[in-house]
Amino acid sequence: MAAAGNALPGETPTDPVFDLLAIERSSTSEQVASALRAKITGGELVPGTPLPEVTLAGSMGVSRNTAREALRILTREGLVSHNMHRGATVATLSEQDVADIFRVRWTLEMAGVGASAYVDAARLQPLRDAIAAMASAALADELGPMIEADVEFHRQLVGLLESPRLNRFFEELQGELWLCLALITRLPEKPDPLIDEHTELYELMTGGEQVRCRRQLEQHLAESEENLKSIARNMSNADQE
Amino acid sequence: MAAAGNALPGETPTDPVFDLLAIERSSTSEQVASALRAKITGGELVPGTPLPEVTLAGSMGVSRNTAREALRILTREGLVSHNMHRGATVATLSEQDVADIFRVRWTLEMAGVGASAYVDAARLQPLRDAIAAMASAALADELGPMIEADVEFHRQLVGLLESPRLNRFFEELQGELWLCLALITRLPEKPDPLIDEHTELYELMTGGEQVRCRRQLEQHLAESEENLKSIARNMSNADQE
DNA sequence: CGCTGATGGATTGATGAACAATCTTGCCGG
DNA sequence: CCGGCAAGATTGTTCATCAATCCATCAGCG
Repeated sequence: MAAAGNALPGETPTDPVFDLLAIERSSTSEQVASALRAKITGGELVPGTPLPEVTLAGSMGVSRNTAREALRILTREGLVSHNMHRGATVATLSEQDVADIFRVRWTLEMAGVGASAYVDAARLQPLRDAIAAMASAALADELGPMIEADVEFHRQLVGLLESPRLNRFFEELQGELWLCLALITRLPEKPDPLIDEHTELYELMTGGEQVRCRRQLEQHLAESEENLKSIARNMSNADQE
Repeated sequence: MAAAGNALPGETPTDPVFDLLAIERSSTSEQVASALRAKITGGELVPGTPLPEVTLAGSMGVSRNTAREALRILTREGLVSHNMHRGATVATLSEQDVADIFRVRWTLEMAGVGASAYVDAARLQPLRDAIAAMASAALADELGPMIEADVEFHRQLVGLLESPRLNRFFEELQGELWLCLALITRLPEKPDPLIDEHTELYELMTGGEQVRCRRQLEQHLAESEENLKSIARNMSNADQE
């Protein structure tokens, strides 16, 4: 709890250098959870896939209890849905879920735009970097990096609020959205408009054009929401069949 | 996953009435977690108290594994801090934690004020009810209900955004704040200003005075933040000693 | 005196096996 | 077509056990 770096009299001096050594070791269940998370957000495990404990434990080479814990972790993150005595499955996003997530994103990212007026200009650089990454990914026709750069832009936008809890919250939201994003198989025919939209967002932000920036963001989010909603529709269709 | 109420051909018709029967049964570990949560937010277990697994398991009459799971649940909620191989303790809020939580609250509640302009007027009634509860609690000189009513007001304010995920998020934040709130031992000498502040917030909101309402909320949150920060200071002092 | 390194006790991390409770499925009779 | 019933499978929970790690203590040594 005590922040490192402040050498109170009587304490052993803790240099900021040593903070790098403050490794966050991960338990086995967390490692299993990470592996599973990667397979889910990577699209290897599609929404609706059942995740029996024994199977999972066997394939990952851990005990059933450890596998259980991993499932609980992902359940709390929203990537896995868990039903009492019925087991766990890769979560399915309903259209309402997508709508809710985007309502939250709207709230957080609008606040991020508001914060952009008060932060140091250098703080906006990561946003520019994300756009650059997006552009180069589009040129190389790489789907994964393209989406990742898009996500990174919005992550950095929320990051302007400088709140660890908001960052974690947004990260979990984004994790849920990967359930849809993982189902995208190819780039849109014309990725340029997407890049332009982000570029305009960035320029309106640096230009202090709060109102127009908000309007632009609102529209951008609405488009994105419709996109993912159509994916969510397919998801639930395939799920009930 | 499928929303109740839509009777697709071939499905058993599910009337909204039956949704009440869709009970969310709770596992043993969740019950243990609830019991522990109550003791923590109730102040029975002060921040910093160690929570050994065997002791917990014994006192609750469950196995160690179940107790472990309960601790993990509370850890994810932020009420318990967990260190690898070092065990779990009732979480301690640093001043930075309080600052972060209030930054999030600022973001969410400001958005709530914004939403108040678009929701149905009846949607604001719960806010009024919370103020009334606050007033009657102050009259009866009851500490617990007073704080609870205060919390309820802000919960309802965020509730205006109509987002399940934001509601849950706010609930967890509030859970963390209870770590401080539970340490309050008596009402302030003059609870009237607190009630007046909320009343003014409410009236500015119903009056459509967005700007003044925001200013009022900002000030109100700032006061509250300072209050809790001073408690957090005591917490960390008692913790390091 | 202050620091390094080793020892032992205590607690957690993880495993494997077991049993009860519950869900699902398929079958039967009405 | 519907409801009841038994079998099989999966989960919920407990127990016992071992390895890994942390903590406090203490001896050794410059």
